[in-house]
Amino acid sequence: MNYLEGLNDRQREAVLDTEGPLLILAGAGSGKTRVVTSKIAYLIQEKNINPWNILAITFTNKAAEEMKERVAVLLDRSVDGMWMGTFHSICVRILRKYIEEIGYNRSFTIYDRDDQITLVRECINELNINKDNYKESAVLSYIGTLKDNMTDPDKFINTNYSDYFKRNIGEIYSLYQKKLKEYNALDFDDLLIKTVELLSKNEDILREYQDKFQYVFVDEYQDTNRIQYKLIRQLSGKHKNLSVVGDADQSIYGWRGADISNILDFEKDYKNAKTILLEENYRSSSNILELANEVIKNNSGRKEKNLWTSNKEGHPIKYIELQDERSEAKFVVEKIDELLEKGFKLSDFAILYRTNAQSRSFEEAFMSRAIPYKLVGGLKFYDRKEIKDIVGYLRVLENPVDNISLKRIINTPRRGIGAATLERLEDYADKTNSSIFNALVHLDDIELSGRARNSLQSFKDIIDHLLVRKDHMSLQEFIEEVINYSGYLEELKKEDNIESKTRIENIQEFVSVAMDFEVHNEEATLENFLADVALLSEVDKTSDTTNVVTMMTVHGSKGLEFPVVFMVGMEDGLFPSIRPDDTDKDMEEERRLCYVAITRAEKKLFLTNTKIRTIYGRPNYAIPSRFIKEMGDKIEKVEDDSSKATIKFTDYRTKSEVKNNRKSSPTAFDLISQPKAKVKVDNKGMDIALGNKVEHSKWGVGTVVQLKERDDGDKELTIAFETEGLKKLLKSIAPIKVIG
DNA sequence: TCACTGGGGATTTTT
DNA sequence: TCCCCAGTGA
Repeated sequence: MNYLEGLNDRQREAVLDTEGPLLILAGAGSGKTRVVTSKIAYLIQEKNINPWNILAITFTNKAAEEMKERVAVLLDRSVDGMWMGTFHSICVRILRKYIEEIGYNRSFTIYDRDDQITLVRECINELNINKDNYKESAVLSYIGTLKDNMTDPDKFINTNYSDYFKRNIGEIYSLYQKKLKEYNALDFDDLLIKTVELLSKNEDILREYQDKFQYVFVDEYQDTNRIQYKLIRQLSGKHKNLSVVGDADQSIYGWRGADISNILDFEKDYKNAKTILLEENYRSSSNILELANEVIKNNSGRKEKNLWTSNKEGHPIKYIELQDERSEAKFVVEKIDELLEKGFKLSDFAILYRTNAQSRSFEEAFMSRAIPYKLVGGLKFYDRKEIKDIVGYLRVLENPVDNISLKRIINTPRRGIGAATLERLEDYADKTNSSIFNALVHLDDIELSGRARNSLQSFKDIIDHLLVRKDHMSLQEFIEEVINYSGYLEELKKEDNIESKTRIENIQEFVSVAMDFEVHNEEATLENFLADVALLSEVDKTSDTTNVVTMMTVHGSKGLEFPVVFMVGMEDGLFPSIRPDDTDKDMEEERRLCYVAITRAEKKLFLTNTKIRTIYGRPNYAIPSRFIKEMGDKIEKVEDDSSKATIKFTDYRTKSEVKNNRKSSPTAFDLISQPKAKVKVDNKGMDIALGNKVEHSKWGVGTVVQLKERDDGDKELTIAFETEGLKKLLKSIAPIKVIG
């Protein structure tokens, strides 16, 4: 039984205890994935359970894939029939089969956040509500909360009738839901809600799935919300063989409605539930683990836990305070360089930050040094305009009543269909209680100018043509047809500039994504492809480039591990993020976030903060994170010795001057740490040598401490200035004078 | 209809 | 700082 090998007693117990509800409280790095995979393997091999009767819910699709693979390796057979995936993808699978029972069409569209925003805007406009008081994103998150609590819009309006603001929110919410239904679309929350609704309303379907899922696993249970909780209860309702795995200290999605009480109350909710604690950490050095414990113990209201390791003490944890983002990035990049020489691989490193916006300075630093990296999240491939446009076409072709997508593409590329024309169509759609697409079918019934009518007709012809083609082509061929026939590609080709070329490349990339999808999926239909595109998580979407440095938010790092971790931007206000109406609870979640970040590290951990952080292009003084203080003597502060400016030295002499080795007219420096700034140097520029004194009107006197020839022929010098504030974001730079 | 412009807001975290 | 949006004029 190779799948029990090397497990500790507790892990083994968790594997063998297959019947009834089981809560596995698994501390960070305690080998929970191993337990789950072994357990599934055990069920299949020893208990003769059909993979088809097992459901495993993970946080990302990638985690599901990996788990499937690991089980397959353990058993030396494929386990394709097993249901593994995220809550959302499981729900889509159920809904695709049965959603017609609750009045939707099975080719429904899944709306992402952007679509949701557009839809909310549409609702606000339609209700004539003052836009200034109702920001789309705020309204949307309000609606999200209501949906999480399964509050009915009408009920919400009634109970808050005297509260003008809330009443309006309710009105928007109500219209929002109405429109979703009309457009045959579901947002992320709806995928869960509608599944629960379907199962509650339809006993036969509920029974079908309850019979099927004899064993149910849920990973990251601490991050489930109320609806997910309900769904799990429904699906595991008959056999009640439910294993959930989680760690309350790693709950970081409270803002998304995750409810810690799901995990805390498990024993109450499920009679006869057993609890197994996994407290031995196999991942991190004891220094790192101690640091994590030191931080998390500041949270009140948590179950005391004793996460321990028999790993060695390991390296001390270093903490460095840098001047600004640029020096922070420079520090990290140089450290990586240094460690690479000591035998680490690029893929050993992760840079973790609190907000995506922080990635920029690191990207610049990596690019300027030609160090390969990958960015998880942030600039998302699928969020690019051109990709969304093409997806817009595909969605309309799959689900023509999806007005949001139709409006997106009807005049993209430009076809002379403007706001006025569109409004006519919408009016007609409203009047006839149908969709904009339907209005296109009945153009004759609508009053339009000749030109508008022609434009609309030719748009309609394009769509009709594509609709005919849809069923006779492979996915990839069809997408190519869409790109060509819609005139989208042509338009880009006409533009013929760098930007349009990148767009074309992205579209080509998208086509190869589709190709890939066809290769890896038996049912490579358009609807499945679109669902896949909508539901892939950020981690899933990032290509598996091996051996590069990884950059991502702390949230994104959940469940991952790296030999070397940099936690950057450890500043109050940034990490922890502090907002006006934050509560103690919010701060505790930030602390758990910090805990998650620390426990990603296996061998080495670096923490950095800056003294000056630029926010909205404005430099702001920053103070070190309170978490740094909580770490006390578990971290070792390293002095930043880079009150040096590195300067790129460009030789501006003419060829003849170079030939005759003559010195010349003003020579320029680029400050690498401030690349836009140019610094002029007097005639002696060419003679710079180590130890030279340099004078700068703002920074005072400095010494040349390093001099090197760059690959591009320029020289690079590093100057140590004696004054502190040298890198304080210079707007304009006065000449440098070289002395001696 | 569309291109241009000025102003204001944005940075939490994501399926 | 940068990006998005609404409003304006041709």
